[in-house]
This record gives sequence, C-alpha cells and structure tokens, in this order.
Amino acid sequence: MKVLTKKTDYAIRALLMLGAKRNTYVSAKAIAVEQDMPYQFLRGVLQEMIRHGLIVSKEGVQGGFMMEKDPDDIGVRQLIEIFQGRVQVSECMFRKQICANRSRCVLRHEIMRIEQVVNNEFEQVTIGKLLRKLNATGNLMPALKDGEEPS
Amino acid sequence: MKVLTKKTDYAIRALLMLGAKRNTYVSAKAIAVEQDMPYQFLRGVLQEMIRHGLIVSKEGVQGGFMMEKDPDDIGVRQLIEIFQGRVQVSECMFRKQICANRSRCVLRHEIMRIEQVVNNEFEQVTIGKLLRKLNATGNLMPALKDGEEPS
DNA sequence: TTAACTGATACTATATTGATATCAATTAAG
DNA sequence: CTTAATTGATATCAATATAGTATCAGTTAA
Repeated sequence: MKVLTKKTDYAIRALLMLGAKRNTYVSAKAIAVEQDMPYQFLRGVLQEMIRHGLIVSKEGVQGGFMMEKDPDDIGVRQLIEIFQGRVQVSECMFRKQICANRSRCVLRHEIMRIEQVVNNEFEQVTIGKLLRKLNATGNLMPALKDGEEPS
Repeated sequence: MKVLTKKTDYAIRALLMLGAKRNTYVSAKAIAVEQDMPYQFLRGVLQEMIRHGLIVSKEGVQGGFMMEKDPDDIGVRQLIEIFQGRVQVSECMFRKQICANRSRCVLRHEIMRIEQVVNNEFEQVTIGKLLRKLNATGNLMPALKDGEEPS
C-alpha cells in the first residue's frame, strides 16, 4: 500500500527545491535534472501546482517556477488532496441498504476518526518544516562515506 | 485517495458476519447475498483469509466458512497488509543517489513516523471491537424510519 | 532572430483493482 | 447412489489509476 504517488512525491521534492531558492525562477528542466524526474511528467505536476496557487511561473528564456505561498502553509496533506484526492478510508464501506443512513452506521465513527488522524499527521508535515530539517543537515542527499553501504 | 480497497472492505464485512455467527459454517453465497458482494470475488477474498489462518472452511453441502482466530486478534491493519501490502508512505521517496543512504535521509524520519501512526491506528481497530459496537446497536444496518432521509 | 522557456493537450504504456467464468473435488441428504 | 450445494483452484477479462511521452503554439531574454 503506497500512500504517496509519484506526482505527490515529485511535487514535494520540486517544492523543496523552489523553497531552497526563493525569489528566483527555477526551470522545470533544472528541477528534473537535479532531482532525476521525468521532465514532461514533472511539468504537468508544476502546472497543477500553479492552478492551485502554490507556485507561479514566468515564460521564455530565464523563465521557470517560483514558490508563491509561505512554505509553512503548504502541507503534505494539501499536496495529497491535489494529486490523489481527499483521503477517504473507504469510499463507501457500507453501501446500498447499509449506506442508506451513513450517519447511523456504527462503523462510520471509527472510519472517520482514522481519516482525521491521517489527515492531521500529513497536515503537520509542511514544506517549511521539511526545509528547516534540510538546512539543519546541509543537504538533501548526504554522500556516502568511504566503504559505507546504502541502508 | 482510497485507503481501503474492495478486498479489504469485503474482508472486514465478511469477518463481521462470521464473527456474529461463530461456531457455524456460513457459505460464501450467504455472505455475498446478505452483504451484497460479488460472489466469486468474495470467494477469492475468503480463500486468502484461509491461507492466512483467519478462518477455516468446510467443503460440500452445509459447508462454508467459520472464524478461526479470536476476533480481538484480527486488526484492520493485518487485513490491509494481506490485501494491499504493507503500508508505506512512499515506496522510496528519495531515490537514486538520495536513496543511496536512506537511513540518513532527513525526510525519512517524518515518513516513518507517519507510517507508524497510521499502522497504529488501524491496528487498534479489531474485528472484536467492531463486533461489540455492532452488538451495542443491535444491527449493522439500521432501517430508515418513516420519512427519514439517507445521510 | 533565435533558443530557452512555459501553456496546453493528446497520447501511450503499465499496473492495480474489481469482477467473472470454469471445472474438479467434497459432502450432506434424500 | 445420485444429486445439489458447496469449496479449491485458476484463468481470464474489464475498468480504472498511475506513470510517462510527444507535440505544438506562445513568450521572452539575449
């Protein structure tokens, strides 16, 4: 069970780059190369973020994308909603007759509680928070030391 | 974003039926009809649960399925793992070079924390717990009263 | 004028999910 | 002993979601 799809994954990483270079336009190509993402696919992701007001763009030479919102106001929850739709534990777990009255369904309570917990957790992970963590260690991808194995 | 797939959904509801009629064999057909699930699809789900030791079966006339484990020992988390695989926030969010050393990746911590929270929540929702909730209200699908609208 | 860009959109490929169909083997009951 | 109700096992298919590619028009700095 994969919680984050590629789109959300790429969106987060692109935003981390834009957040690290605020007030300058970064091209899709630059992001794609540095983060090793498929160029056209990434562009679609960036377009979607423009539509949702997270970033802005400038066309032409020296153009690119720039972060618009405060990174602390961009939560992973919002990104999930944009690229994967609202978190629902079950579309309609107790359907037909059972769903005739969802508010009285005894299981609905549990389902909604978990939905809320999940959303809450993701909401608290913001781009700003992640950026500060990155700054603390200096880079996003620490190099391996001699002889060190990937883990 | 749908957290529970049909298989998990059907599994939970089938288990609730079996849990409500313990020590008797309930046929796949009976479950499918009462819970309005596709018969053959449900059978696949039941087979999978046999393989994982959650239920047992008896072939032939008067055969069917019976709950094997203590319902308090069957958590939704286990069902998700069986039918949807282990919960992973991201398969490998920071791949290639970045994933060369996942343990040092600064974002990994956040990711794993959320994974744990999610798993914990689902673990605590057991079939036994759900059954007790059902018993408290008497049935799984309360009928609508006159004039009452689905909600 | 040109090359580096984004905007927009159409398309393809692959994987996952949901569902159906078939046939052999088992078993209770008449 | 036969039959109908069942599970076991598998093969197949359809629908949807995810991931990725391609193309062309428009914009802009140099």
